[in-house]
Amino acid sequence: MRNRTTSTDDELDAAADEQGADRRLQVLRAAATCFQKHGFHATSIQRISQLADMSPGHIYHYFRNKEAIVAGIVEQCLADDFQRVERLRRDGRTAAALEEALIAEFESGIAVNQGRAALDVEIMAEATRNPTVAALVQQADEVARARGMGLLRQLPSLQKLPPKELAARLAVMKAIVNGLAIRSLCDPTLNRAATMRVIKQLVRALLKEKMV
Amino acid sequence: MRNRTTSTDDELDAAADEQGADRRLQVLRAAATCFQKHGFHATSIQRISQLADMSPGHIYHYFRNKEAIVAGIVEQCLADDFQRVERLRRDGRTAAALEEALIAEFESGIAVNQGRAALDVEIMAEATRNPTVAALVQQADEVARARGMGLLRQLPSLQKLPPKELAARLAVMKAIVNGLAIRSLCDPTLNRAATMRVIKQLVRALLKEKMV
Amino acid sequence: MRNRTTSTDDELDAAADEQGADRRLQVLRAAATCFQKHGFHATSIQRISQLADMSPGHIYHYFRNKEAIVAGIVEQCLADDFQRVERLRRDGRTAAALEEALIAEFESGIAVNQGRAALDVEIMAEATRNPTVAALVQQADEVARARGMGLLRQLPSLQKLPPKELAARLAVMKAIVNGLAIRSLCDPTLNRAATMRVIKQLVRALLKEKMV
Amino acid sequence: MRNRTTSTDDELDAAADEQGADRRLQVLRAAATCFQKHGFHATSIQRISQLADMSPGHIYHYFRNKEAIVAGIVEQCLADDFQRVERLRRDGRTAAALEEALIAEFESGIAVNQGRAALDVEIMAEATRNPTVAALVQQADEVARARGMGLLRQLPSLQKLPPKELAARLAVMKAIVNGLAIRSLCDPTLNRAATMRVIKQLVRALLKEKMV
DNA sequence: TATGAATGAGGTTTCATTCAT
DNA sequence: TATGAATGAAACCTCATTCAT
Repeated sequence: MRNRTTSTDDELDAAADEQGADRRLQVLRAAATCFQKHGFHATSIQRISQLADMSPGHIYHYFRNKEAIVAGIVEQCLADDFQRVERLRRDGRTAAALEEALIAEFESGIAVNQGRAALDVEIMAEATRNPTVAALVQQADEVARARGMGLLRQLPSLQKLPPKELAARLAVMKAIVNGLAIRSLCDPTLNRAATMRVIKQLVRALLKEKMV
Repeated sequence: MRNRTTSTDDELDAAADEQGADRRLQVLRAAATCFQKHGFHATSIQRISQLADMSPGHIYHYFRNKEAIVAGIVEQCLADDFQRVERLRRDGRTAAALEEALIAEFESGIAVNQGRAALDVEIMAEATRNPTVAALVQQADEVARARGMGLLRQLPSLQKLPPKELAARLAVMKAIVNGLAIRSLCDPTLNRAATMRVIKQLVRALLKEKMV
Repeated sequence: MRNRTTSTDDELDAAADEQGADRRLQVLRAAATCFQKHGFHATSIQRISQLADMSPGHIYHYFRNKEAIVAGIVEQCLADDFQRVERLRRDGRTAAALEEALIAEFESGIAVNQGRAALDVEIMAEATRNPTVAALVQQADEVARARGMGLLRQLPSLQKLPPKELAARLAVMKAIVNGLAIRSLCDPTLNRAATMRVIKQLVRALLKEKMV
Repeated sequence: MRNRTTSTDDELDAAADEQGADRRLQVLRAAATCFQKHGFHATSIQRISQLADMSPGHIYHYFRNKEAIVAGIVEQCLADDFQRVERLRRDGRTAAALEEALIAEFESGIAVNQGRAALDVEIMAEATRNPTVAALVQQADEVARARGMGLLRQLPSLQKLPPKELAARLAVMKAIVNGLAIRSLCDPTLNRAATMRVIKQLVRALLKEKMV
């Protein structure tokens, strides 16, 4: 019936799917930019459609409604974060390497792209009232915590710690990363080098069996 | 028209002013509640007017526009934060007392009211794009940092540290407070007691001349 | 506080309410006209707002949404119908008078305003899928049937009939009225005089104890 | 391109036409279902295309626009109705048989499929404003009336009646059928058996030379 | 014959803000 | 000081229809 060219149906379908995925991404990219600049609620579908070079109506071909776009962006951000943890796991084979990688992670956290930090805060704000987003965030956080626990348990120095204590240390580390991003937003004069020196010492303490 | 009693005009004016301030507060309180629940952009003047028991038109007697209400809320939140630092200064006469007070501060930070945390995040999100709010936040942060530096310099153990180092430690402490609030929002399973034990140790380290 | 004029609060409130009701009616009248011409779904709020000489936004001051306007119109139509039955009750004191009044009713049914007939059909169509409208229609129909039964029971000739039989005769009479309106719409050549002669005979039969 | 088998072009064309007609019917069936459930205006081409298992674009191969689909449905319904009259003619060879058949017709009218009744009302509603539909309905009604007149004239008892009188009786009979359908929609408690008994007597009266 | 991506107008609804009273 | 009716722009979303393939 179909398939009047030499290419197979599968090839056509795959191409169509791929193009569909591309167009979808085009929307997500445009949305991410808009959301960074204006937030979720002050971004109109019109604006996204202009930046995505797609008619407003057609956006609804790929997303059921605006909230689905928001959810798409949130998912993407959370997936990016997850990639970071996975990279740590890959890079931190030995205890020393893991420590180095962890500290590098804090370093990149403090230097994080302003736009991305804005988006993170926007997501947190949305999570406090949009159940869909809240669920995505909490679920992603749970996965990330599990991975983080696995990571920390690799360190000989922490293997004897009770899980509660380990979880608490992880929580504090995550809090510092999150807090630093907010700090950079509040205080443009923040001295990153000096701050990192302090943080390194804290992280080293957090990775010892007995912190003090 | 006015002055139907025997009291003087001045008395009346003072009373009027006071009542005006009350009415203004009435709006701000209503707005704070709405903003916590729905965010700045999803809160309509109508909703505020209903909760404040005041006609929408009359709200514009006290606030030039919606942004002014937002600014009012932000100012109020920042002022509340400032009160906290001042209380620290009052309570922390001796080094030991200050240390205790500081740790208590972290404790209250982690247990912070969820609604208030939501408002804080909302403010941060707004600050990333609304210059008025950004200016308010940065200015308040600057004042708070100055006070915080003054506070830390009271401690004998920190008096010899160079200002840069002191500022970095303060930044990290603030980051931890901010980060913990976010943690509580992301992770409802967070074990507050265990987390506080870890934090206490970090804070003690941060208040020593040589951290390790 | 209020009440700076000589009129009382109650007078003001009443005036306000009355004006509000007037404006509401203004919308309903405009809507009825539009609905007659274009049906419920092809009538836009814009069109109503233009005919009602009111901004589209302000219509939502009086009606929660478009469906509420539809419901308002339906209620009004059903109430009008009910008035008709009540008038019958008032006019039909004696058996002969009731019979005359009933026949007059059929007469007016067949000559019914075309616009009104269109609206009736529209309502029936909407009732087949809109639960709100369906409920309104069925409820009104129930009340009207109860009144109609009361009316028929006044006739000496029908007093001995079992309720089922009485209800069936009423149903058939109502069916004829409804059906005639449809007939006029389908067949513009319908000879009303001749049709009425036939109907009169049927109605007389329906009002006898033994029809044949 | 075409003609991949050994069959002739003509055979192919016939097959193609037949398949084309099938595909067209496929659309009409899907549309009828949608129209029954949601009405003409609340039914989108998308919905029809999904139910018909055909792309929205391809629907326009068989129908110039949405109104043409509506017209197609209306035509089909009217043709169905016409079939009913023809069946009467076929079955009602003798006067007694015709009377029986007629009464059976009323019986089926009152028990009519709810979905079909909804579609009928929808058509009537559309006819009050859509000239295309109005023309179809009136034209079909004219044909049906002519056939009905022919039918009634077969009865010895009615042969002496003047055409006007005959037309009026026919009109009333049609009104009763239409009206009963509406009755069933408005009043789910309608007692069909009792109602039919009443109607039978009316029909008998209508088929006598002198009704009373 | 068949697809479904794409458009853009137009639908309903909300909202900040103004103004007569 | 206080009301709330009123506006009109702009938001989100749907839809009939077209067109490249």
